[in-house]
Amino acid sequence: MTTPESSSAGNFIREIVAQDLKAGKHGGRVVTRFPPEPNGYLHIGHAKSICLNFGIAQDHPGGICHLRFDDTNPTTENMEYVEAIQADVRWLGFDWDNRMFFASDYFEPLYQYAVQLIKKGKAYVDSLSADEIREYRGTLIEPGKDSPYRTRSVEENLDLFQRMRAGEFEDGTHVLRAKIDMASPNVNLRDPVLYRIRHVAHYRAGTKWCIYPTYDYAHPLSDAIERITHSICTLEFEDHRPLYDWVLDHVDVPCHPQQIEFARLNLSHTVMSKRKLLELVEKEHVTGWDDPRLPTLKGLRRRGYTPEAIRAFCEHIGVAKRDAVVEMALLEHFIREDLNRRAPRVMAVLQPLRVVIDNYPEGQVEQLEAVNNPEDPSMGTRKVPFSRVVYIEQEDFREVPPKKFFRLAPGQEVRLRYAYIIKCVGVVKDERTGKVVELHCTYDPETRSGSSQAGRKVKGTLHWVSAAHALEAEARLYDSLLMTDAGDTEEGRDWTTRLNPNSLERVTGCRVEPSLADAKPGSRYQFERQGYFCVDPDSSKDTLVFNRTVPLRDSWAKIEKARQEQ
RNA sequence: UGGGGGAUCGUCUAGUGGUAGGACGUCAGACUCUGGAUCUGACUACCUAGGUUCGAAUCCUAGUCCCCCAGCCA
Repeated sequence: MTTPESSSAGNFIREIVAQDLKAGKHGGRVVTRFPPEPNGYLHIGHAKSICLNFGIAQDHPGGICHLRFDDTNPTTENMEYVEAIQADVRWLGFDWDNRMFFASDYFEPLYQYAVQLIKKGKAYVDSLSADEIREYRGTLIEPGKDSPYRTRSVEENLDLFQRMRAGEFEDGTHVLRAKIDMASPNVNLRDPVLYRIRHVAHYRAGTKWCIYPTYDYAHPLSDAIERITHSICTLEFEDHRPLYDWVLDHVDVPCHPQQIEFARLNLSHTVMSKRKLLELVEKEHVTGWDDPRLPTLKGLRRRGYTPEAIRAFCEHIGVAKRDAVVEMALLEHFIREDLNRRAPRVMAVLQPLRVVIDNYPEGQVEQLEAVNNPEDPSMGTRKVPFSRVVYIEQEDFREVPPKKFFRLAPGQEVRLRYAYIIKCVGVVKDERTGKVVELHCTYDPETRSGSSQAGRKVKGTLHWVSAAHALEAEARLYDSLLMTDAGDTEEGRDWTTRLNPNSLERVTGCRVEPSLADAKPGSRYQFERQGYFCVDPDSSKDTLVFNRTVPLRDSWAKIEKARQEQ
């Protein structure tokens, strides 16, 4: 039945769906929907919802999931977002087939339902100002009071509402409200606004309308029109459920979908709210919506995340009703797991230190065989050139090596990956700064990889590139966006003070092996011993640009850190 | 002092009256031509106090703490 992979996928919502199905509640149908508002880009929190909604549909034979744009507010929405959202959902790996809908396509039936409500005496045109409506609403602990317009006749309401539609009134002069209960302890039931006047063009409906329905009114009806069975949303809509049900109970709709709420995703060390993401972009704390530091789908994609990793993450975090902050380390685990299996290995030196192998013949070049992925032999091997001068990583040499430093130091031996064992016999320093600028080593010709003496043990193996053959590259190393783990909702002090000033480190002058010459934007590699990297769209033939998706786990770094903290 | 929700390892999550389990993480070790991967072991939890019961994370009572709601946003 359930594979080990999917056994963790059970959750209370899937249980409800399964039980409803068993009870024949919706005639055996399972229809969910993902209902973004096209006023921003999707982030990994949306991915959780997408995986849930599309996932539930996929779980059941005949189950379907709609993509519906909740575009009832013409002042913030546009076509660019519609297209970007579609691209992101597709990239994530989900297909809505021909089931793409727009709330704006329902404006006419929505209007007719409103007329129904008015005729039943369940809605009225209010002519209070926005401020007055707020005052009349009361507070959380005091009941509201009825608007003086609440008792208008059905005829007058019908007339006024029709004239609202016809454009006879200015913005803000009238609204259509549900007639429920101004004294309800649930403020959402204190005669909520159903329609407001906005003399602005809608990006799809054009100037056909100057009244627009609110979310609370449009959403349940859109669900009903599409015959959604399970309308899954986040916790903050829990208080709205009585209103959702009220709307459907008072008009003549074909069905009554069930609203179910779950806790939205929070991720440590980053922000997820539209407001904060927008602020980061607008104040240029990041370069754009696809900045690889952002948890947007565009950002994660550019960073090198795979859809598979994001989906696996979404399956494993679970779905529940309690507020939670998932550690970024968990997301990183899933991208490492995915890329470990799939990413070809390659050698790249981020901060080069020149090494001259004194006893290696000048002008000689050997093509050494390197494994593309030890996890997957079918990925084959490649040749890497080796010559007398190579670069190694600056941090792989210490003039005074600390305990357990299994790398290069004066008099010490290490293996160069896929090549020879070398020994450090000389250190050249800059006279003024004292900085180590070059190493002299000797190599043992008997120790070439695969040869008879190759089995000789040394404690460390270093990655390297041949100086004469290396390509130049830039590496963009990312760290978490926020320094603390204070979550996404902290009040008071300006949250941007928690931004990590070192969230991006650009390293230029990197040297990478020549096999990377034709690396295409978007392709992912493991730079051995360092991390997973992805070719950035900024990359060109002249300068390769790599984004570090995530570093490899680094037990040496841990040892050093622990030592420092002592 | 209104209404609606929620509290289980550091984190996320299972459990639905019968041995509190998994994953991430952390620590220790094995292995390794990536200090990666892999493998082994260890680690730590039922918000509190009562009650019901042979037996309670689960049921009852009373507390405590946290989240959401007063847009003509969604």
